[in-house]
Amino acid sequence: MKLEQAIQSTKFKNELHKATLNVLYTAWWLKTLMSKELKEFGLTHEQYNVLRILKGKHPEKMCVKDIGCRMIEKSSNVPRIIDRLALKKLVKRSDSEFDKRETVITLTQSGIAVLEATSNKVNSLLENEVIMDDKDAKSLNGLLEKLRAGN
Amino acid sequence: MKLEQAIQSTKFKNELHKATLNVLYTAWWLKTLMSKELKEFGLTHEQYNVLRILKGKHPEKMCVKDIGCRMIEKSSNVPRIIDRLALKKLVKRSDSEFDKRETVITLTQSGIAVLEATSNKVNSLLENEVIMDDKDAKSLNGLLEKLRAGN
DNA sequence: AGTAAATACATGTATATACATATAAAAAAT
DNA sequence: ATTTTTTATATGTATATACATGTATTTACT
Repeated sequence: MKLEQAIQSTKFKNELHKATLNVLYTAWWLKTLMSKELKEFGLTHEQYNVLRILKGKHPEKMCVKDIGCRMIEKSSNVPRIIDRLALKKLVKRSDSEFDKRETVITLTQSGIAVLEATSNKVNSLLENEVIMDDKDAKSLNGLLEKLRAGN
Repeated sequence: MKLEQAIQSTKFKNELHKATLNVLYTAWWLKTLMSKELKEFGLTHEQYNVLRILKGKHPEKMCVKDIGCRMIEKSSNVPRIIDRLALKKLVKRSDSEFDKRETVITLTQSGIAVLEATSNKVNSLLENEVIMDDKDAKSLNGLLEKLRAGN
């Protein structure tokens, strides 16, 4: 769906203004799409993100801060996301030996299994619903990074 | 900042996978940027969105549903966002004459003033921080719409 | 060594999101 | 005309976001 239809507006200050709205809308669209699969596994978007980050280092343990700085949405409250994952026995908390301020986290066997099943589903959903050739995807990546270049 | 640095990951399944993460990250980046200005006016991102939508029709009144379907994030809970705007006297609720199920909403004079001041600040922030020429912005819009084409 | 500053994490509060359900009014079906 | 269905909005609950504050531990300073 074109942005104009999606937000029922045709008045944009300029192409860049439209592009910022388009990025925000597309992100919401992607999240909504993924959430449908995640819901079946009882996971939220951010819980899934944390599990994937942990998997990247598994079987190494990761501290809360390291998880946080790898998250897509940095302001997420990692300790509480971990609370819920721990409650579901998908991750395990323990104290760091090196730095007693740190809490270190690792995936459980159950966590690995749930993540595997979930990411299979999510990935195939994305493959079916989000079609774009490599060349376009590359341009898109380049333009998004140009957009953020000020930072 | 490049995506790889932002989320400290270099392993992407393919360019499209990277692009979905890039869209999500860029949206978060944009929201964070704008929130700094909005905060000074005591507005959240979604409250600002509702005010802008109301301004587009002002002085016409709009019902909750019409506001909802113009929002960037559709799942936002419009009645409660309006609650908070009404509390701050930025919008006014009244009953619809045509359909008694509807609540209709309109900007107050104060709402117009706050929106004006806020959007001036937000727009100039975006102009300073988000630099992109018209041609690139146009390509970006095209690619984002291609990404969502399945829908 | 002792104090100050910084860091890692946890907690508290307000708002937002996601989703289920409730309520009233309007539209459709019979 | 009465019942059923749909629509518009509101409310309730769990989780997440945004931000401030608290606490323990480590690092830096003197």
